[in-house]
Amino acid sequence: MSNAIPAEPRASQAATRRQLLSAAAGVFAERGFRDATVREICRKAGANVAAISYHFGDKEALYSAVLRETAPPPAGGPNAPGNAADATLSAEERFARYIRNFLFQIAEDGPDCLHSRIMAREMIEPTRALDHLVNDFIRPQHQWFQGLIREITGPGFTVEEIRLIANSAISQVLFYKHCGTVIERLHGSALLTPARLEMLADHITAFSLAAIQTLALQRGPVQRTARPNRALRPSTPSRTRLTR
Amino acid sequence: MSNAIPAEPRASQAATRRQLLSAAAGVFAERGFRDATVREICRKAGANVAAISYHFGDKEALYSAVLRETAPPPAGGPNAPGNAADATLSAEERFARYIRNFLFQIAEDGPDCLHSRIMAREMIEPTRALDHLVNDFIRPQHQWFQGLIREITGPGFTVEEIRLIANSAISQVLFYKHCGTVIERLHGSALLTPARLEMLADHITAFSLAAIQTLALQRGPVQRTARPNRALRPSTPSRTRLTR
Amino acid sequence: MSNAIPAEPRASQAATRRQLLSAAAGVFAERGFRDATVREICRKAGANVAAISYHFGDKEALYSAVLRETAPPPAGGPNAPGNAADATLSAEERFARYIRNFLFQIAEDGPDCLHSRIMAREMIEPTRALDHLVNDFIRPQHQWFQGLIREITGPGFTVEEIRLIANSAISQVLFYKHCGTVIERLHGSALLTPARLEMLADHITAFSLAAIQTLALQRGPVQRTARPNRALRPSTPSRTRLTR
Amino acid sequence: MSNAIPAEPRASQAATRRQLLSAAAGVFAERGFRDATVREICRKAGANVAAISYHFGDKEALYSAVLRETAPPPAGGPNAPGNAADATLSAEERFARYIRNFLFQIAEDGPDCLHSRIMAREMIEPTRALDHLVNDFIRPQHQWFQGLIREITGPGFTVEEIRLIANSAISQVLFYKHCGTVIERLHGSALLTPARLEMLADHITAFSLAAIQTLALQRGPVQRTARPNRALRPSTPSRTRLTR
DNA sequence: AATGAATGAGCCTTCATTCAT
DNA sequence: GATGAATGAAGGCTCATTCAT
Repeated sequence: MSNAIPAEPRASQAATRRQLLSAAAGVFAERGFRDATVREICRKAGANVAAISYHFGDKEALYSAVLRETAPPPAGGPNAPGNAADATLSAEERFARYIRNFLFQIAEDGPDCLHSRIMAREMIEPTRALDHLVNDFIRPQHQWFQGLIREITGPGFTVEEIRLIANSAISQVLFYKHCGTVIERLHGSALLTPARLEMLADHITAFSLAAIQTLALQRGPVQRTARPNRALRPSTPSRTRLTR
Repeated sequence: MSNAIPAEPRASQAATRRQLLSAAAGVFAERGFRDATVREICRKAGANVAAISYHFGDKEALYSAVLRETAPPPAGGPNAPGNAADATLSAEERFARYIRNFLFQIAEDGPDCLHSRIMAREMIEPTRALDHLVNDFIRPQHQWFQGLIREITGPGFTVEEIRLIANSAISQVLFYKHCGTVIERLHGSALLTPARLEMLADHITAFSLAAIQTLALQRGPVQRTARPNRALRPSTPSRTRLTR
Repeated sequence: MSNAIPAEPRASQAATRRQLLSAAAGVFAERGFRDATVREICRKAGANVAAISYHFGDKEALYSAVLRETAPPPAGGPNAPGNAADATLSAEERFARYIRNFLFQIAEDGPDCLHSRIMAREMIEPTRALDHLVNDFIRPQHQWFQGLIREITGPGFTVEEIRLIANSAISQVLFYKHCGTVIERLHGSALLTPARLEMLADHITAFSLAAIQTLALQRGPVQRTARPNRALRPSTPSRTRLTR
Repeated sequence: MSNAIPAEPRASQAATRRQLLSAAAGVFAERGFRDATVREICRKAGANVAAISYHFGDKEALYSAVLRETAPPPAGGPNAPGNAADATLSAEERFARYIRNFLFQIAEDGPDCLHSRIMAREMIEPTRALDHLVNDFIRPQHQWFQGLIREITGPGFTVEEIRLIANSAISQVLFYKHCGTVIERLHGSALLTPARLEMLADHITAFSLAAIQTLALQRGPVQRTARPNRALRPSTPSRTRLTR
């Protein structure tokens, strides 16, 4: 007699959870953990204020779930953004592609950028969720990237040195994420136009490869003489674009 | 007999203001503008909650005053940290010294680091105070640094290219400020030891000068051939001279 | 066994709101908008301080709701207090009844008097809510009352003159609301006894009708000669009929 | 040797007190006792915040002093505003003059109006100072006015009846003080123009005298037959003004 | 005599959370 | 299972007042 049970609730249970996660990602990215309010998240998710308590427990558990479950989509491979792992490309070309993909992923304001914006906040104001983030996302990528660096440098560099070089390359990309607001004020113009992003990617690639290869030559010129011409002109195609 | 201990309350006028500024710098650096509470600031400053209203107007005005008045001390020159402007040094040496000074200033946990920590927050979560910060502190330093870069590259680079190179160098320093918490978790060890800072400074200098000089050679090899040997080993002299 | 006492919290939804309105009316009437505290209102309503925010938004919205929703009950007709609109009565008798009803409504210390006390405050210290009050409550009554005045005066008076006469009549009633505290001190006795109110109503009616009819006679004696005797003794019939 | 004592302070002592009173009168009139802040009063008086404590004790003592010492200037006599006590005029003429003077005193926004505005507040929200106000200012005026009324009515009225009549007359004036903000909203025009005040004074006088004389005729027509013509046309000159 | 910095209570509001439907 | 009304703790800010100069 009480067949008034709609088929909705069962699907709605998961749907509400998903909408809650999506809305929370946006609000956390925009306001940060502390300044984000559960009411705004629930309003944007079309859910009740008590839904967070029901589905996740409390605000912090929701935040952890956002960091865990709204990871960037696996585009190209388990280790790298884009298809930078393509084996048909040279190490330098994969380096260039990685830098470019990373930069675009960081800069764009699409739904994928939420994760990177939240991570930018975590670096300034770490929460307990940062440990998981580092272990699950950052460390694998960093390991992969260090392997790529070593392909370019060749042997003769310590693990520590490789790490420093990787940091130097990555830092140039993250700079435009972390300091974007300052740079916009410094230059007085929008920074995120696709054309500028291409130019930035070219510069960072050229700058970093120039440094890496020069350091490698200083360290042990012998190993890398196999293809010196190419190594010394990684920025050749980039240069042409820079002139426009 | 009533020669009691005077001169305290008279000095208290400015002293309270100073203690308020100092306490506020710490709390703002630790918690950020929104999450910092005036009660905690006043408690640490040994003052009443109404003292902020009296001396500064409100919380935001106190924040602006902190950014304005707790600026890093002018060490060495009006434009650059340390005595990087020393004219007796080569451009590369001044570059190395600037990087090292900047890195130490950013990394150390003394009272001077509060300013840089607050600025790191401003980049993620800008407030209205950021505009003044950029114009008063960041822009002059950036201009000075770009001039230094041009000394090293020589002519042949556009303003835009110089700016990109300056960003690439600076970003490697800021990386250890913005991503310090992540790097500590990645490497599992403290990052702020003086020995590691020296090593980081050497690496960033070597990496950046290698890139700059290689790009300069590619652009116009003629100008910089005067002292190529020295240019290729920038860290060696820097290390010995800069060790205090 | 779990047939516990329900229906309470369900009703509590509206009940809390109602108690909040009731308590707020009292506190606003007693202290005025600015000096009334939400804490006192909530304490008297048996609710939490946040209840006001939840049900109304903020203190000012609660105040507007009090003015809107605790309006005097429509006793007798949509336009006038009491059944002063009874068509079987002469204009003078309706005038007498209106004055008496108005006076009793204003003077009594029941829950209905809160509205008039708040309005008395609005006249001295207007808030943004006054505009709505004037348009929704005062203007309709004033229009109706002016129509009644014109019935008594007959033609020959301008709209402006009718308005002045209406003001003169109303003002004698409001006087005992606005200056009640002074009058109590002047006469040294309580003012609000029903016997005194009857006497006041009779006096105001007699005084006002005497003035109106005399002015009408001076203006155009012809129209009102129909029943001059009755017009000149308005308080006699009013007294006997209105005594409930 | 220490002849640095200026002659200023002694005069300044009284001057500061006076400026404090003057500024306080304005602020109290505008904001009311509770909403007036000592800081605003001191700022307008050009004095220190502690000056109030020094000269008067506290805020409430200052308020009492304002009510006591900023009484309306004795214009025309100790008992009545204006020269309404002029013995060469008839009672009706003195009545008209009193109404007119009272209305202008109440309506104008000059420094003299402060006292009446504060008193209007006292009626709604009495403070302990009201008792003194009533005894020192209101009661004498009311007594005088009742005597004037009795001159017009002649004998045959009880003290209570005279009081009611006096209230009816006064209330019509106070109405435009207490309900000014409402009337402005009702009529949509400024109320305080001198031309309107003249018209209001004429109306109130005509209305009240018409009522008084009619009531007197009803009570005992014999006594007033001495000068019936004049008594019955007190508004004759007013009428001419009303038509403009 | 007069200053103004310092005080602490109190204001309204917002927040994450919970409980009885 | 899901709602939304209720909770109590802070939050920033303003106030009248006082005390050492």
